Amino acid sequence: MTPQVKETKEILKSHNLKSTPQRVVIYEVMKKLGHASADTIYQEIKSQFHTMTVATVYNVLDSFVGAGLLHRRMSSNNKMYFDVNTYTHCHLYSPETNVYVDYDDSELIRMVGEHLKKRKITNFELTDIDIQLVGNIKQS
Amino acid sequence: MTPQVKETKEILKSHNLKSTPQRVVIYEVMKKLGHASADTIYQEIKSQFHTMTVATVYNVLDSFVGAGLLHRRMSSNNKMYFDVNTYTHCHLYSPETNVYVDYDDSELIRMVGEHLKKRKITNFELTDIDIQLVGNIKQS
DNA sequence: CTTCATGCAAAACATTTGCAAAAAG
DNA sequence: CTTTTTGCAAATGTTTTGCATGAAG
Repeated sequence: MTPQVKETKEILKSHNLKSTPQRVVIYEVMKKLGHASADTIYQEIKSQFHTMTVATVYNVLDSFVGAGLLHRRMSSNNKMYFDVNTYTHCHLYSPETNVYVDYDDSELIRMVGEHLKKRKITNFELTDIDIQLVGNIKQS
Repeated sequence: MTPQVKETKEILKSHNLKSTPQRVVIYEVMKKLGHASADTIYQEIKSQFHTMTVATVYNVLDSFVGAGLLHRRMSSNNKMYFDVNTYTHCHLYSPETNVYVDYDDSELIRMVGEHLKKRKITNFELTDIDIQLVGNIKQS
């Protein structure tokens, strides 16, 4: 067992999730990819793990989201995307390629949060701020 | 022809869209609802317009999005939503009920825009800012 | 007239469900 | 041993496609 796998098993345990080979592999892939759709994960895994089906991928991802291990996002190509980073952060999003890139900007988050606190929106209880910067991501 | 319909026809023409009864009705419904899914529009219309099918609703909505008359959004129940307000604005979104409410806050948009201008994100060409405030929308 | 939009049925696609078998703790 | 997860196949729901007919300009 590699140290990464050991770490993943501990993360699962600390989120009250039973450790199964499927869960371990899927979490490893998510760590590698950062953002991915269920099908991307399935394609990535199925060659080494030929008993797995998409249904299991969805099952596992759902359990992760429920436990707060992943966040779920929706993209304009009509697919769910999952995100390993669960702290509040922004995204660069390219509608052309359906690529998400994390954009960390704690000052922006803080600034928006403070602004909203002052605004006191009526009949609304804020739980999360989701800022998406839409545009063209150029490869470097 | 009511004045609203006349106005809708002019809007269509000014966006280089041929005026058809279907397009007129769908745009009227969108103006009334603000945000809606294709199926909501279909349900709203089919009783008065029994030749129309969902395919046509999608067709019409696509042509509107292409012409910049509507914006397309994705919600966490895995459905497209269409939005009549095409200027940059924020949304309150309730994941429980899948309800969107427009939240106009020009100061917030301006503030975020200026912050991002200063940041100069590398390898990224910004075209739109999408701010979604997730939480609980209470009925007033 | 010529081009573009509509209606229809069927296909495609992502996601979910139900249930029996297997694995985890 | 008990509970939860997996694998499978089939179902569901939304969006898209292809093509013939009809309407718009």
